[in-house]
Order: sequence, then structure tokens, then C-alpha cells
Amino acid sequence: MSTQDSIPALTADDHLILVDGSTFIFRAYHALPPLTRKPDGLPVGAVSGFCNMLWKLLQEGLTPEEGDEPTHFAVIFDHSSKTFRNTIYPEYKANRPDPPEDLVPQFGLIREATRAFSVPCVEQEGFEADDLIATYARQAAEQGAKVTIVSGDKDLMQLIGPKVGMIDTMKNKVFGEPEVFEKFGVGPDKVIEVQSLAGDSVDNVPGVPGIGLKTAALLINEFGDLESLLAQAETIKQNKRRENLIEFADQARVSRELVTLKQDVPVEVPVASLTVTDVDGAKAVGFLKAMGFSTLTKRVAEETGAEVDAVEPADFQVPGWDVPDHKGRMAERTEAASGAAAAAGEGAGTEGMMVPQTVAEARAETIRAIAVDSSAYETVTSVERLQEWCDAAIEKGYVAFDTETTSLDAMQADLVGLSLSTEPGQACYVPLAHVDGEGDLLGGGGLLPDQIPLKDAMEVLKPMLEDRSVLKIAQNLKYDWLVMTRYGIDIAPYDDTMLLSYTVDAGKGGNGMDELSERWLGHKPIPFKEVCGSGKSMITFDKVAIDRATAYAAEDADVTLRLWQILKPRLASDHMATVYETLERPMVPVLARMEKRGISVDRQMLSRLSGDFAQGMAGLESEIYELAGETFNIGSPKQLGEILFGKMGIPGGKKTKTGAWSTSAQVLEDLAAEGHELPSKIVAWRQLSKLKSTYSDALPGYINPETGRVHTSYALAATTTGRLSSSEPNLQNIPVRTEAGRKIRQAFIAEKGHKLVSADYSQIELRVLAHMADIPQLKKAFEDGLDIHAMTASEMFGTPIEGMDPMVRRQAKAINFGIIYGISAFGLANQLGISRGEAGDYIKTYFERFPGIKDYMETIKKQVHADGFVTTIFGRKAHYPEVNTKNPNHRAFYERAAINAPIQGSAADILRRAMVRMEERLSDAKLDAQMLLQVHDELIFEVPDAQVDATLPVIRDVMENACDPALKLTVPLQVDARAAGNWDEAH
DNA sequence: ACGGCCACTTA
DNA sequence: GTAAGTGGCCGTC
Repeated sequence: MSTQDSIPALTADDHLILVDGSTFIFRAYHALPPLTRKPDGLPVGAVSGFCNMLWKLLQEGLTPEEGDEPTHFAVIFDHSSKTFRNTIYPEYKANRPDPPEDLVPQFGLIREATRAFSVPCVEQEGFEADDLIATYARQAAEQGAKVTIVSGDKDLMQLIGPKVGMIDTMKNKVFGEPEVFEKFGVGPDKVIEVQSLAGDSVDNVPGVPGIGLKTAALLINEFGDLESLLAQAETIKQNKRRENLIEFADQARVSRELVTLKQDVPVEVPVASLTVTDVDGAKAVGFLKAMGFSTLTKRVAEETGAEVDAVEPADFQVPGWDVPDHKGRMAERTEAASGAAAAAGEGAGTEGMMVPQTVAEARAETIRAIAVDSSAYETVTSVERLQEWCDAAIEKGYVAFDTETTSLDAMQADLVGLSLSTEPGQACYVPLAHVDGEGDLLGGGGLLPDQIPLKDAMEVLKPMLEDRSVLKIAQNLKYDWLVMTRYGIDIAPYDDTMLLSYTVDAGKGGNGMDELSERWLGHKPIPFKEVCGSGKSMITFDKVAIDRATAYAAEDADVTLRLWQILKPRLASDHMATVYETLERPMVPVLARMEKRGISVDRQMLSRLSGDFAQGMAGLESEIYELAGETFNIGSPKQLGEILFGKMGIPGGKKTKTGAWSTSAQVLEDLAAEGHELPSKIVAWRQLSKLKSTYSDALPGYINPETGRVHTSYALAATTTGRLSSSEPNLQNIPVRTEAGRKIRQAFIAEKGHKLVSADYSQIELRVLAHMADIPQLKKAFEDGLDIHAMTASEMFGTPIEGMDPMVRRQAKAINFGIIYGISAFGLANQLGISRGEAGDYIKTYFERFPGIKDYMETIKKQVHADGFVTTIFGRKAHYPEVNTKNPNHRAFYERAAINAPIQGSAADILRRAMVRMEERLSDAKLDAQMLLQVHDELIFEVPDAQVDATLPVIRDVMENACDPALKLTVPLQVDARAAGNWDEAH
């Protein structure tokens, strides 16, 4: 090429940076918080991340050291989705979903951004960005220059070599040979071989079935490369592996072609022309101003000498973005600047004048810029230093804290240490009960030196942790609250980062600290299992060496503080402060106390039941073996399927997702109805087996040896809808349906001299629906105290409520439930055992009788597609980020979930309101009733015998009026409450 | 030892 | 058709 001759070649002094633009966009979009431009709501989160990274790289190179600045620089993009790889293998990247709607306009914007910073922007028809990067990297390296690829894409790792490095700026991670080895189990030169075997589900590279990265690395390390392996495949010992390697040899060869990057693309832009030129300040500032990135605008202006005020924001079209659609919402948001800066502590400088979104983003940007360095933390070993940390917390007015203990079960956990952080990057760990982890032989386990005596530490900490003017910030505070309360400390006031995240982002992903840290800080905290191990070899935290414990524990406090600074301002920007303050935060001590109280179970009774169940199972077992003509494992659906549909030749078996015979209760009951004897015995056996293993056998193991009671753990941030969940043990699914099951429930008993009171809302979800969808007939029926299912049947079929056929009522009941679940003809047909057509007719009739319900459903669907979330009557949000998927089945699923969420979630909100008020109302009435359990529409209390009559009305009153005064529900709520010696009779 | 699948339990 | 959690089996690590 003639141009190449006129430009000097690269030299050993040159440094070429190649930014993988396409993957950066996706990564930035998902990793960074969503951010929209102020005036029109144009999504610019990924653009912001990109500009910050680009500017940093241009300024500093890869390290802040001198001499590492790039001499050559380019951002490489994919041109279109079809490349030469699709000719080799049409399925390549075929299962890639379409990019999210709000990401599309950012593709063009990032190209604009690149040009605004005067950086070459390269893409080429028929080739992926990866191929261009491979080609440029090879050319530059051959000319002796240093090359750095900026990407997190593992597919580029094959390029790494002496001259070619790779860095993931989003995760602040440098990839060299050791990192490649860690990821693929081989060096960069063998990455292709491993990938061709392991395949890649994301890119739809097939590989060889049954071979993952681990096995692939093993094989390549043994045989050298793919072809040698395939040539010697016969010698592989493992049957399945050998067969697959032989059968799928050609598939592996195709895979190898797919993953091999093309290093000889006839590039249209020569590598030597990718030189760095000075940033044109006015041009860059114009772009940044147009985007509304105030922090970066200022920084770039300072560095380039451009006058911010003198530059007009750049004007350009953004394809795929409709401005008018978003104006209304944005205008509303702008008004809500209220106290967002104060919300997160130090509201410094200009923040007070910014809108909440901008505060939140500016905060995130600043915090991300401070590196998390787990070697920089302090181990506090003296009372004096601890006092200084507490003073610092009091001075600041807030402190992040975290406890380290001997157990994940807060009810059995002993305090081992505690960490504090008052500003990002600064944190300490206070070891209190670490013991010698090594010398078991010499009776190790002695308390290690240089630890503050527990009692002295608590004396220093207590005033600060209980100080009303110091906000304590924790991740999943309920745990720490339970631990600290046993040491006589009542933490207040507090914030919980897990609940903050749940409040603003429910449905977008988990709310655990590690996940939040990666999502918001781009930082992966030290995993617990790297400190304590896992499984059988797991050690308790008191055996962890103190320096290691400091790195882990102080990092948790550091990360928690950062998350708080990022998430707290979002309460204002997202209008979620009331939800957090009335439905989330106050639940922490309420649930903690319920967990602490626990509930009594009758151990003897459960043990007897286990015996009874075992006997019943044994009887059924022999009958089953007799009928089957052989013994087999009844608990194995696979073996059972072979007996029923293979050996016995019964036809009509359904398939499960994995293609195996379905042996679900539904299938077995259908077979029983056809006159087969075996299936119903299997169903009966399975029920007994479940009752025995999950309940009568397992529950006694949860009895706490100190309290003699069972303490469940409630998760506040586990569901998308706002419901709680219960685990270890799950006390929200204790049997009630069958006689045998109710025996389990009878084992939940009141303390001597007490009764259990169960108070449950009647039809709360249908009432909520009647209110939200504003259905006159339903509301009237609830006001008149009618049988709602009978009334539904009467409306639909015109039959009088008096003397109604129970089967007709049953059908109406199924439809009512179906409505709550986002009805489909398929589901209703399944439930009622009728045809899809009949079910469709029922639904049609229902919608004709209750047109408001149909309107409600359509409105919800529109909302979720437009906003990505739906809301409950109290403003809780449930997000469905994938609802706009093209897959019709998935789409319909998310739509049903979105229809259900406001109904289920509003009911959950009402329960939460009742729970938050309950304790005070009881104590005001001088009642000693204790709230023990919550089961979605039911609360269980333990009440002194003498107070039962006085307590019931109070409980009912609180529950029935739980919406007051925030909201006037247009249907009455009805609560039924009863007292008895055990849960079954109270229910 | 761990994870996916299937089955069962609840509201 | 919605929302959850647990236990046994069974294949992979």
C-alpha cells in the first residue's frame, strides 16, 4: 500500500493502544449505573464510562509513570454482525440477543466520543473488531513497538505475548501470561486449542460436548494441540470423553477456525497512521457538554486550556432516540433535587445545585476512582486507637461497620472481630477473639496476643454504636444487629446497603455485597472462601490469621461505605425514599426480634411422625416392588420412568425439559385415572418421603441448643415483588393441605401458659386487585362480605349464588387465581384439565364481565415495556429488565410476572406496614404478645393465655388498617384470627 | 464437594 | 399462569 511507505514505521519506543470498542460498550452498559442526559433522558451511561476511560488513557497511559503514554492509539469497532465466520459456521453468535433499547443510541455516541477526543476510530466490513486488533497488534509488534489491548474479552487473550499486553480498565485488571494461565490453564499460544475444545456458549462456538475449560486444558497440556489430540483420541481412557472427541472432531476443527483471530486483515487504515494527536479542547469540551458530563468537562477543559463557557455544546443527531417520549418524566425528576447531597453525607461544593441523578453519578465516578487496596488497612490493637476510630466516626456523623463471627447463623455466632470505615480507602479491623489456628496438637486454640479484651472494646464501641447522631452503615444489618444485641448493643440509627440496593433496583440482580461491589465499584472483594475455605475443610473466622482477617474484613467495611455513598442518593433521584424508610429499613429490627424469639416445636412428636412416615413408606415400597416386578430406587425419577414407560410399556408419557420421562404428580395421577395401580402408590410414597425428609427428620436439627426453639432466617431482599422469604428452616412452607401434613403443623406449639395466635388476611390479593383495577362488582362483593369465587361464577355463568354447583365455583376460583398470576389459556387449561380452547373462552367471558381487569393488565404491560418496571400501591418497584426480549415465550412470561408483581407486592407492602406497627401497638395496649412468624398473608404470635381475648382485636385492628393513613384502600381488608395450643388448630 | 434437575411444600 | 426453599438423585469435578 502506497500510504504505508509515506508514514514512518513504528519503533521500539512506540506504544500502541488498541481499545476494543464493541465489548467496552456492552461491558460499560451492564457494569455501570444507568445514566441519562438531563434535558431529554438520552441514555449515556456507557458513553460516560467510555469518555472517562479514554481520557485517563490519553493522559496517563496505563500507569501513572512517565514514559508509558501511548504514541499510537485507536478504538476498534465491529462493523456489522455478519463476518467471514458466518460463512464457516452460520450459527456463529446466532443466539446473541438484540442489544437493549437504551444501549442502541450509545453505539453511535461512542464513535462520536472517540472522534471528539481526536482518536482514530476503525472498523471494517466483514471483520470483527477482534480481527482488526489482532492484525494491528501483530504488525506493531513486528515493528518492535509495545502494544496494549484494552479489553476484557477472553477471546483476545490468544494475542498476549512479550510485546503485547492486555488490560481491562473496567476491572482494573492487567492480563499477562499468568492471568491467561489462570483463565485457560494454558499459555496464550495454546488458548486457541483450548477454546476449540471447550467452545463458548456466548458466541455459540460449539466445541466438543462434555468438555469444559478444565478438561480442555488438561487434554491440551497432555497432547500439545488439537490435531495431535484428535489423532490420538482413541487412547483416551474415559469412555464418554473418547467417543465425543471422535464423534465431534470436525466440530472442534470448525470451532478452532472460529476462535482463531485473523492476523492478516488487509487493513484499510495503516497501523502507522494511528498516531496520537493533541486533543482539540474545544471539540472535546463541546461533546462532553452536550452529554452533560460536568465533572469530566471541567477536567478536560483545565487540561487543554479550553474555556468551558466559551464552547457551545456540540449538536448532532442521535439515531434511534425519541426525545418527546421522555420529556414529561424528566421534567418531574428535575424538581426532586431535595436534599440528595445531604442524604449521602458530605454534600461538597457544587453538588447541592445538581439534580439527584447527577449527584448519584458524580458520586459514583469519584468513588470508583479511589482504588480499593486491601493491604492499606489498619489492624486496631489498642483501646486508644479504637477510641480514635470511634471519635472519627462521631466527627463524621456516619461509619460503615461489619462484624466477623464464628457462624453464618446469627443466632449461634460469636463475635470474632469488627471493622469500621469512615471514608473510602480508609478502614480498620478490630480483632477481638482470634485464636491460634495451627497448633491443634499442643491444644492450640489459645487466644492470640495483641487483641483488645472484648469487654473493653465493647465499652468503647457501645456509646458510638448507640449514638443517635452517628449513622451506622452495614450490608445486611439484620445479621450484625442480631450478633451485637447479644453483646448488649442496640445499633441505631442505621442504613443498610443491601436494602438500599433492593429498594431502587429490585429485580435487576442480587443485592449481596460481592455482587454490588462488582456492579458499582468494578471491584471484586476477597471471596470469603479464599479466607476460610469451603465445605468440610472450612475454618471458622477466629482461626484466620489476623493480617489476613484485616484485609478481608476492613475491605468489607470500605466497600460498604462506598456502596452507601453511591446508593443512598438514588433514593432521592429515583423517588424511593418513602419506600425505603417505611417498608424496608424499619423491618430490620422487627424481623431480627422475630428470628431471635424463634418458635417451639415438639421434638418427640416429630420423632414419632418420622417413625409413622417410615412405616407408611415401607408398606408402599413392598407394594410398589410387587407391582413393578423388581426393586428399584423409588426416589429416582429416572429409574421410575424406565419402569413405567420402558419395562411396563405404559404409553403417553410426557417429556421434561431435558427430554427425560416426566413422572410428575400430574402425570402419575392421570395414569391412575386410567386404572393403573402403581402410579398412585408412587404419589403417596413421595408425599410421605417429603414430609419425612424435609420436615419431621430435618426440623429437630434446627432446634437451637441454647433456646430450645427453632429460629428461621428471613430474607428481606430476596424476592422481586417485596415478599419476604424464609430459610434454614423455611417456615413459610410448613404443610397444611393434607391430614398427614397437618400433623407436622401440630408439632409447632405454644410455650406453657401461652397460646399460638394465627391472624391471616382473607383474599388480600384479590382485594388489592379490586382496588387497583377499580372493579365495581368485586369491590361491592367484598364490602358485602360475599363469597368472592361464587360471585365470580355467578357473574360469568349467570347462575345464582344460592345452591351453586361446587364444580362451577371451583372453576371460578381457578380463574380468579389465574388472573392474579397473569392468566394464560395454557395455564388455566392445565389447572382445570380442560382444553385450551375452552379455557380461552372462559377468559374471554371473564374479561367481558370485568373489562376493568383487562384494561389493568394492558396498562401494566405497556408500563413494563416502556419503563422496565412496575409499581405497587405504596410505590415499591419491581424491575423486569428482560421484558423486551424478542423470544415470545420469555416475553409472555415476564409480562405475567409484571402483572402479578403489583398485586403480590402490594399485599406484601400491607403486611410489612402491619408488622412495622404491630409491636408498638401491642405494648401500648400493655399486651405481651410476641410476633413470631410471617407467612405472606398470615402472622403468628405467642400470647399469654390470659391475654388472648384482649390481644386478638388489637392484632386485627393493626392488620385491617395497615394502609392508614398513607392510602385509603377502596375495599375493606378482613382478618381472621384464632388462638390454640398449636399452629394447626390456630390456623 | 458442587450444581443442575426434578419433585414436593407453602402463599 | 405468580412468588419462594429444601431434599434426593446423579453426573461432573
